[in-house]
Amino acid sequence: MDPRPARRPTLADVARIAGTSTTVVSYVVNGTNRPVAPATRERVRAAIAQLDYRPNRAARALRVRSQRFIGLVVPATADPFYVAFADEIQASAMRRGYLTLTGSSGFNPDQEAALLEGLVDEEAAGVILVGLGESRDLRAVLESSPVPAVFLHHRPAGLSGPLVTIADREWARRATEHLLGHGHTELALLTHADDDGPVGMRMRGFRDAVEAAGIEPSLWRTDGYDRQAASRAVMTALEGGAAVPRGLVVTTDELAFGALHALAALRIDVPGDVAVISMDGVRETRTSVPELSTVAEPFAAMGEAAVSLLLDGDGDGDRVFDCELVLRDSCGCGRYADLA
Amino acid sequence: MDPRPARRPTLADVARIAGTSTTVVSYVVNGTNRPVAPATRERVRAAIAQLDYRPNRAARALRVRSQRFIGLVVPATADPFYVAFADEIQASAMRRGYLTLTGSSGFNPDQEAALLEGLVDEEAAGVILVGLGESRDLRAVLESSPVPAVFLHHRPAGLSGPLVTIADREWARRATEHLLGHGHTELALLTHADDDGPVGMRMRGFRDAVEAAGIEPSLWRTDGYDRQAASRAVMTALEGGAAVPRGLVVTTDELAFGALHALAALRIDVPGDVAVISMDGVRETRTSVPELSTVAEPFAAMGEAAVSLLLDGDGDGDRVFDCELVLRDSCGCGRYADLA
DNA sequence: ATGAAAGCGCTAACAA
DNA sequence: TTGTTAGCGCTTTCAT
Repeated sequence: MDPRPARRPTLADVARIAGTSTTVVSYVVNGTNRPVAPATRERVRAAIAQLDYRPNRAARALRVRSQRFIGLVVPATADPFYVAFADEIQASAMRRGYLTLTGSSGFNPDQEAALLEGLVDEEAAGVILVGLGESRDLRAVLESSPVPAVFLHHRPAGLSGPLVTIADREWARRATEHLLGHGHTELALLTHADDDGPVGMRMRGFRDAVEAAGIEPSLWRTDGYDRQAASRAVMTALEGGAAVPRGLVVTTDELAFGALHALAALRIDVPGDVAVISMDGVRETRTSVPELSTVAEPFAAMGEAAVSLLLDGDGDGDRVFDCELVLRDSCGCGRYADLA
Repeated sequence: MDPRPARRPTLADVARIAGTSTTVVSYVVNGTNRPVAPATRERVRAAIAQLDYRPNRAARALRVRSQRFIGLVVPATADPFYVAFADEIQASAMRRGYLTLTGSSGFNPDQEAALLEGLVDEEAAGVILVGLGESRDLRAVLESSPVPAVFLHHRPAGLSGPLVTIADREWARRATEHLLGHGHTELALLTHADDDGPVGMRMRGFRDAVEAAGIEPSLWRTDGYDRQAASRAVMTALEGGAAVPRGLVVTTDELAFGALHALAALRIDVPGDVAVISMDGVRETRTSVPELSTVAEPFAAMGEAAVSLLLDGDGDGDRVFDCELVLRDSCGCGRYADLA
């Protein structure tokens, strides 16, 4: 009924057919810079093709103590921001012959540590940690393991490893300055955290700009990281009597989508009544209603850099990437503005 | 500088400390239903704790020919529909002590086959295939490997393995009937494929409903699976002179988001001018502008079922799940309708 | 340029 | 109930 193959061919099988030893076959398979006579190499190649030989990764891992996949831990795969990184990382890893084991911690430190531990147990060739919070456990796991780690977007205090990121504070300032440039002086900031992470830095960049302009902004805090929390926060603020600001800066695209939802539900026009700008630059900003002005991070370049740092071992310094200020309808600079 | 641990403790280390053999330790670690004296078990436990022993998965895999992770192949992680499944699958697998290796094929058959091959090479305990298209390669890989497969959402012709899905045709009919119930007779369908997969079935369900109502609908086709393609399709149709329908049925939420974008850009009011309804029930439908009426699939139950089929080995029959018709603003049934 | 052989850490058949 | 031991398939040292 079930035509299971008798047994997958092994290195020894190939060696026998090619009339040589497993050593030589191993050299050929791994392209090691060990000397192999061209004729021998050819026979081995033929044998491999004939048997449809594929190496057993577990056996290899048992020897070299490392698998052909990397681990990726993100806080949430429901947030397109992390997905954007995950996609690029997967593609970059695959180009190098590595698969990617992705885990979502759901912003839960225990889950995060459990995931990382699993990755270490599986002997991942390396792990990329995106936007993790602080955690004692994490540090313990990382330090007691030989698995190299690279941080993307954020490196929690106390952990070591190269970081790939952007200048959050500076770009938040620039985004805010753009709104100020529209002439808006009643500004609000919608954000979640006020920490030492990227979001906290964006808050500071916002403050840099409003302070320089001598403006006293409103501050709206969400009780969660996702768009639904952001929608609730805006609803609560506005229904609670807060004045509708002329400009709204949001620290992440995800939260901005929630804001757009709440404003639409309350029949507040964007950008007519409020101009909105945020940060991240996820693909969805191109098709949201209205299209969202944002600071776009170079996801592809950053993902590639993280993988390269991990697998190619080229350098271990931090890398800070440039962003692009993308102006669309939500702040009144978009292509559909004139249709209004 | 880098305090690498000398060497991870092995089974033999534990056995030595506990004053017993590796066999017994193996029994204890794996909780096999082999007999072990309580006292011995205790000593082994203590030794494990003392050494902070964690089994080497590669060595185990080399013996038992299967790793403690499952593979998941989806067409796109940029589409929240697949992410919804991926999240649930990851959670279900983790509950059973398995990690999840996720790969995105980008709707590319070659990439798809390569991913699957990698998963098989890594000796995944099983693979879950979501919404894959047809592919000779896939079949070859699947049949020549002992790795069990479960299909979610769609099982391409010619492949075998249990399928977890919904009654696409029936639910598409119901969604269409809801719009007909609004009294709309000028209907359009926005869709991508016309195949034997879920989307094709949804088209048939739509036809079932309009034919029963004696209506001649418009058909709008996208040239891609994502919201941007859908937005382009709607723009093209409408700018090309097509009449604005009173009701628009969309075969997936992802495409519906693109439709909402295009309609907003063209200043066509939803639901005032067109009522929109779609299928899938991704989280984003709750915060889109406007909130989207949709047929919600039970992602959690379906993901759990797929993992259970794979790892618990309970039955191998197909499972068809029930959906829920969720009515919101986009068809005029939502909570904000009265604010208009 | 090639090969023999020693393990990597674990499981399980078999013996005691 | 416990222990001995033979591999799983591969890499790599050391000889040749």
